[in-house]
Amino acid sequence: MASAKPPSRIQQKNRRAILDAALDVFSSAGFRGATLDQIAAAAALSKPNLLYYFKSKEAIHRALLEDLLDSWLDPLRALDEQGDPMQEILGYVRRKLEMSRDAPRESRLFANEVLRGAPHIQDFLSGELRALVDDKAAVISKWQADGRLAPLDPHHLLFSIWSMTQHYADFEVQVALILGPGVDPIAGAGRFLETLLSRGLTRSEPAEPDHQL
Amino acid sequence: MASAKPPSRIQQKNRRAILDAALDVFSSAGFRGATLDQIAAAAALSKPNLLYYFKSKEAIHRALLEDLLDSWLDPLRALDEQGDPMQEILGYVRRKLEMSRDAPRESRLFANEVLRGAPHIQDFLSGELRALVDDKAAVISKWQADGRLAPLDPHHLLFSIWSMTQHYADFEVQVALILGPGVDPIAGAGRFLETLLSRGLTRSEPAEPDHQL
DNA sequence: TAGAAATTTGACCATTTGGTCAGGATCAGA
DNA sequence: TCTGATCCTGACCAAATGGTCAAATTTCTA
Repeated sequence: MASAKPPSRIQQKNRRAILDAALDVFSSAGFRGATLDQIAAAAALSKPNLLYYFKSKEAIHRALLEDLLDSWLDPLRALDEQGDPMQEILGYVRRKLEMSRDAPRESRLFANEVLRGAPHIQDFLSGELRALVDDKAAVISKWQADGRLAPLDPHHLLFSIWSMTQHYADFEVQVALILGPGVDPIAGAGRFLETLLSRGLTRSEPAEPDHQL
Repeated sequence: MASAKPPSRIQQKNRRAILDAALDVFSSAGFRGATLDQIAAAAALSKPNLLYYFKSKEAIHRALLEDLLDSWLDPLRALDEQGDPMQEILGYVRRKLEMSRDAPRESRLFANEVLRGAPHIQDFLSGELRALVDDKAAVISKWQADGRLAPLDPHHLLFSIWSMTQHYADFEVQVALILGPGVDPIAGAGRFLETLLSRGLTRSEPAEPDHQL
């Protein structure tokens, strides 16, 4: 069942080029808006040659999405029940924000997909993602029950983190036009989010004046 | 220059039907993904008849976007410098959230457009929107300087409000799949956002114990 | 209710687009 | 360097799609 042969040098180079080009095109034009010609041009290959490496437009898109989903959950997986609640959540926010900075195209690919009603990733959303979310929501609930975090619906907390961080990738153009040139949106966002969330998540009456730093 | 005649009854009914159908289709398929046939079918009209009312696919899309932009800024415009800072901001959040509940298709249309790089609304973003944002950001800054609100970058505060509220429209499918059936996402979001933001925006040391309610 | 104006339609067209295919070029290993 | 496998291309195709148009039908108004 496993692929019989290891991919050749050329195979590897061209598949990589195609996926990179396709990520460009799909993320900025959507599945339907992207054309094989555009992808081929961006990958510096002929269209028939594209289809030598991938059976169809669908197949390219699927490969891209699979690659993405593979790593999409990593930042949340890293949220550690054993760690300090506030640091864990702020760390998660930081990782998500870094993802928006380093992989904005992937974020837009995902946004495109969900906007369309998630036709290709419904199973992922209601399966893997939901399970992980429920799991981590339980962790957060526990932290709250232990009085280590302000009580706030954990699911909505996760939604808010997703939306606030992904916003800088998905709405990059809008953010740039509003902040103007010469401003680093992500840096500002990092400071803003840390402040907002550390305030929002701190219990009102500090149970114990433990660690101030 | 003004349109010579008032639109006839049929004119009015069909244009409305077309725009409504087109909003459905464009918002869930994107501009490129939408076809005139789909829109025509959804509007219960023939394709040539569509084009009797609108010169082109572009024209339908443009009309839709213009209608939307017209009201898109209303919630922020209503933010009143004279009001109570916290109440004004929470009121803005509430209005944006209501918009996500009552007009999710419009939100997705907008999201689609910005995701694509805002090809049709760049002027709007860098003009009207930016001006309004800068204006309201100044109001918020003033509130903060007066010690009536915690110091938090006003631009990023607005971004975070946009993203957190619009998320419930743009990522509706994902939210629904995670929360499961029988849960009202918007209601929960309202409670969550009010709590998070009222905590996050309250000054650390209450300057004066004025109005508790 | 006759006739003009507005509305609707079927048939049609040009272009774009995803995809195929036979054959040619290139590469790797013996 | 020979040969089989891999890689690549030009030419082509069918379907989808945005759009046109002349003619038919319906609606409005005098």
